Amino acid sequence: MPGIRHIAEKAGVSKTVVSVYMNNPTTSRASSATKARIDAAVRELKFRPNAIARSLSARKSHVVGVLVPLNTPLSRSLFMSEMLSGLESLFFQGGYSMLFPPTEGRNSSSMVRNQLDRASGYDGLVLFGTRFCTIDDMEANISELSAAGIPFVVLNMPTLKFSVNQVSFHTPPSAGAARFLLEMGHRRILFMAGAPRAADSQAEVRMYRAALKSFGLDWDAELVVYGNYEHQEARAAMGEALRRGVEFSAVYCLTDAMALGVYEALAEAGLHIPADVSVVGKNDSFFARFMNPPLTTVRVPIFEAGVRAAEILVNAMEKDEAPRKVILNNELINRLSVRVKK
Amino acid sequence: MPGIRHIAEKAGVSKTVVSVYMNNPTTSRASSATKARIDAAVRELKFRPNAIARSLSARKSHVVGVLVPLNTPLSRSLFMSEMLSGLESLFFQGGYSMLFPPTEGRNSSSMVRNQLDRASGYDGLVLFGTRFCTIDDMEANISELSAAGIPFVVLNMPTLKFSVNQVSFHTPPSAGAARFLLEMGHRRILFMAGAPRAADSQAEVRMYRAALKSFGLDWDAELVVYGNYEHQEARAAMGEALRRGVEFSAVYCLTDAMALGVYEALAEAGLHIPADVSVVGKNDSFFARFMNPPLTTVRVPIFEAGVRAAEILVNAMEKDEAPRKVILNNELINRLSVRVKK
DNA sequence: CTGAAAGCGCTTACAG
DNA sequence: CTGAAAGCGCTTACAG
Repeated sequence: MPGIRHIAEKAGVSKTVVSVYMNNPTTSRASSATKARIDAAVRELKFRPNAIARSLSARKSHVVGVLVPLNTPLSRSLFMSEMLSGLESLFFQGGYSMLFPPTEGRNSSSMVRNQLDRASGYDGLVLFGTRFCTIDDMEANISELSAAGIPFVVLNMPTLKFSVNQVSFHTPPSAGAARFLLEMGHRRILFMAGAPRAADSQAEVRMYRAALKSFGLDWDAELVVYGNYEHQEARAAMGEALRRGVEFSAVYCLTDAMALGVYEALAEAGLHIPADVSVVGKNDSFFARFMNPPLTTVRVPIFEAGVRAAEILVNAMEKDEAPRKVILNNELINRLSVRVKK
Repeated sequence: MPGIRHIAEKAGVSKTVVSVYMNNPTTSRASSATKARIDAAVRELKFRPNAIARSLSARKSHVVGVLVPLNTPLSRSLFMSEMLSGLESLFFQGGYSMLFPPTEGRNSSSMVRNQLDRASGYDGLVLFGTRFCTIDDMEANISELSAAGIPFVVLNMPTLKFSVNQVSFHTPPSAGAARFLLEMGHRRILFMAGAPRAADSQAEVRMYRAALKSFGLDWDAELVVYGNYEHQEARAAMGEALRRGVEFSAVYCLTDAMALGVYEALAEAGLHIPADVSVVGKNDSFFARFMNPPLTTVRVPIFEAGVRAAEILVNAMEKDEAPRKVILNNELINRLSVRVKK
């Protein structure tokens, strides 16, 4: 591996000139004759400046670390993929690489700490909340990052009081979905949540209860069920609720994948959608429209959230702006899986 | 941002000891009293060693660069996501971070060159072939990487002669799918390929022709159609073929997403699957089983390919082993979208 | 058990 | 237009 020193020697110039020229081919700090000699040496030795050395020396890496405390492959989740795509599109456009440190650690906080160790020194960070984080975890992670003194933005967490860069969603979707179903006349709405301890599920359950209350309805613990965000587990949870004899005329699912499982469990029980049971999903995953019947779902602007977060971080890194919060709106996509309850 | 120097000063020891201790807490090269003083200083100053400086100094970054010449968000493609998940699971386990350099450049080769610039100095590279690469592009990219002198592995390209680390798939899937349909009695098989200039599509078309030939059938250019790998475009391409009056009793699609579009176009034309037309997809994407009817598809072990590629690269980086090639097998998942042609 | 010194491969004032 | 020198924040022989 040739270094800048070899180029300098071969071209008979100083490292300074080589460096300046390579970083700015149109510089006037090198004569065209010098440039030609450098070019020749570079070509001959197949020189490529070491990005790590550059980063250290220039105190600018053009790399952002993405910290996701999740011990399951990132891209396996449609939600994650979509958000990462948003980040990617803006970071790449701005010339930033994305660095994903390994996910070591028994819990979300030790995982984030390890990831931070691996990303320290880079230009900025994106910190994700995930289903493996409790609210306490999230707060601990944020204070860890704050102490590190690197610009960062927080994504996929409930809207927080802290004065940090953050992108979040306006109303937890369950409020909108529950209200919609209530307005359609449903009174017994089964809520297929994710995991009991996950921050998002807890927040959603809270919103769901509030929606019921605003309609003067009682809260029935039996109506909350957990499908762990996934298709198969939601199917099982739904099947079990059915066997227990829980009564309901509508189901709201915290992910479209779980709605898929609900569809199956309902079909097995001989129930029709929406004739017997109405179903609402969340995320408007691309397959939602292909379900049978097409799924009514709450679209959260996931990709846009990624884009906005990246924008905020780039501004923080390049113009060190003050912390900003962006809150995006949800939208109910009404397809064919809900009907008025008579 | 405190540095190791500040810790050394505060603890009243040399940088050497601090470094040695931080890299190996159980070292005997520091007394327990010294360790305690270092701990205190680290805690007080919230010190975290700079990962970039570490990488440069130790000549080991524990970072692999992933070069994907594709100007569309990576995670938007189910195929990519799955392969990246495979890489991720093994790299993370081995303690490696993954670095994704931005995708700048007008064509696949300038893109890879730019990405290489951004990843030079790191421990290893994964080079992807994509639908934006011709065979020539791929070869150019490989020789560029070879010259860089960094261990690398090649993924998602046809099996190559070059002596480089590579993971690929045994028979291009079309051969298996076409043969299967032929054995089921179909004689006019529409082939929904990706893009005319893409390496994978070209290889697949070649295999498809070979399969026809081995059944003594003539090749009819009319039977190859391009849906650009995506749902909507495949739907349009299928619709057009139908309007042109092309005759066929079966369709093989190079992605399941395109099969989705084919289902729709066929339904619009009043054609039933598999009664009127049989359909085979590729990849066994998770939604394939939820399609109506469930899609018969060729499963290529995408995740496993990622895992194997990562294994090979880790070995190349850590034990610099000789180049290895791994070729994985495909499998036809027979569901309900194909039936015997009478 | 401890430290001074050289070095990783670049960039960046600074002086000419 | 050009170069010598210091420095980025660490690690690693080496000597004691």
